[in-house]
Amino acid sequence: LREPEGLTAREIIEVTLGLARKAGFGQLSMRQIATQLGVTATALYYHFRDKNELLDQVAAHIMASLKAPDRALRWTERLRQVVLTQQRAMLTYPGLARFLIYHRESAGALHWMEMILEVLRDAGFSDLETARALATLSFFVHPLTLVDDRPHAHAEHMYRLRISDRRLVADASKYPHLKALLPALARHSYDSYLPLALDAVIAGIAARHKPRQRRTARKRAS
Amino acid sequence: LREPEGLTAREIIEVTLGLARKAGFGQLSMRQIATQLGVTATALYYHFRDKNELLDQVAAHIMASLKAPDRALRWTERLRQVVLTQQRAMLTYPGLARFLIYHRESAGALHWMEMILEVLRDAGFSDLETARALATLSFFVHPLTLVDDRPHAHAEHMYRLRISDRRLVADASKYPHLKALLPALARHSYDSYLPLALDAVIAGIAARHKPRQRRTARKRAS
DNA sequence: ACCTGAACACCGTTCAAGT
DNA sequence: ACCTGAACACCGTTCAAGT
Repeated sequence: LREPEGLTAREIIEVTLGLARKAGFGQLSMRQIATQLGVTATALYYHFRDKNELLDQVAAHIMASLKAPDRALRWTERLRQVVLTQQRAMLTYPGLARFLIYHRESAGALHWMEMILEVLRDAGFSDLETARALATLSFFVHPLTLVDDRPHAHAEHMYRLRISDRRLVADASKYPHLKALLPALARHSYDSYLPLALDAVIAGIAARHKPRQRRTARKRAS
Repeated sequence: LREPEGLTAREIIEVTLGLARKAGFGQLSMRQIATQLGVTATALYYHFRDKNELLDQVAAHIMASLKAPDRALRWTERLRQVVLTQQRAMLTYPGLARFLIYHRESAGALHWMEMILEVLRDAGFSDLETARALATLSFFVHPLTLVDDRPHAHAEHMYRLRISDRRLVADASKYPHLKALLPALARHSYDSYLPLALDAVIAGIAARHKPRQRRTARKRAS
């Protein structure tokens, strides 16, 4: 659509998105991105102040592309879908979660929070309740989303360990419980535990805050 | 105790520990560590295969130094103390949590799991129950422990935002909920929310698994 | 055995210079 | 206006050489 000559910020972001999906946010280098674009690394500095500004916009682009779930859904289900959608994006772009936590003032991080806040406030949470619920959710992090150097298999195990692992065999006496649990631990992946853990967190939020919804309203002085 | 000449692995680890506490795991460089020791960067490679092996041992040293809580405590309280102790260590050494998640097969990561598993199994959890509880806890991550370039204030806010933040002012229409919530959000720190969120997670584990303890045992076919 | 020094292949970034 | 090329101050790591 554009003339083939003339590097645009949009092009740079698009190429960076592709590289981020393949290699992870943490592995991106200005020289690598520039090479992919057939240009010199320093050329990028004409379009972006520094690497940070480029990644900021890439992250914002990803977060803005996430579609919000149906507003007609019950708030618990709506919240569940929002968080799962976000987690999926962060697994697709390794290191994105880490970047957003690192740059909590970035547009991407703001959008991240805004998506969650919208659900909570639509559900009738008070400001205090909303702050608490957001805080609780902020401790809910998929560990794999923080490993920023490779795409993650859909069913990656919590442990890279095998029973034959040399360190575990050598130091078995130091990790008796771990050794005993290895078969049980090896049976499942993060994927299978994620919704389970998320449901527990959301149930906890629902139990604590009791916004106006279902059940008869309890007396609320305020 | 040792002759002043002669670099030892122990010395290297000790100095690295100090630097990690001040600057964070992610900011360590071999040249920097060597300089601190009055030695060349390449000298370190005589004592450690590579940077990774050095950090592995530093991380293991930290995790091994954590003292386990009283075994006589109720398992919920014991679990609470274990997790809080671990979180404290990871806030003291910025980037340690990230390193352990990244190197899930390291001695430090194994010890991390072992500490939790010990509590769960002592409490009478079955293998399946233990695996589920560990998985649930593995999604409980203090976000600040993942920012690896500086020590963290004891009461750091979830948001670096201020109401006057230029981005938030400029794009206020994009973040209506966030803008409305800023005063409520600014009122508390991660520190104040951590135990609250942890208690919710532990309560969730307790509700789901019901190990032999308190309350009359429910019928358990198996 | 233990350490140095030079070197290699990388980084992010600055800046004068080209067109 | 837009990009290049050289340069700077960094990385982790290898390897021959010194003692």
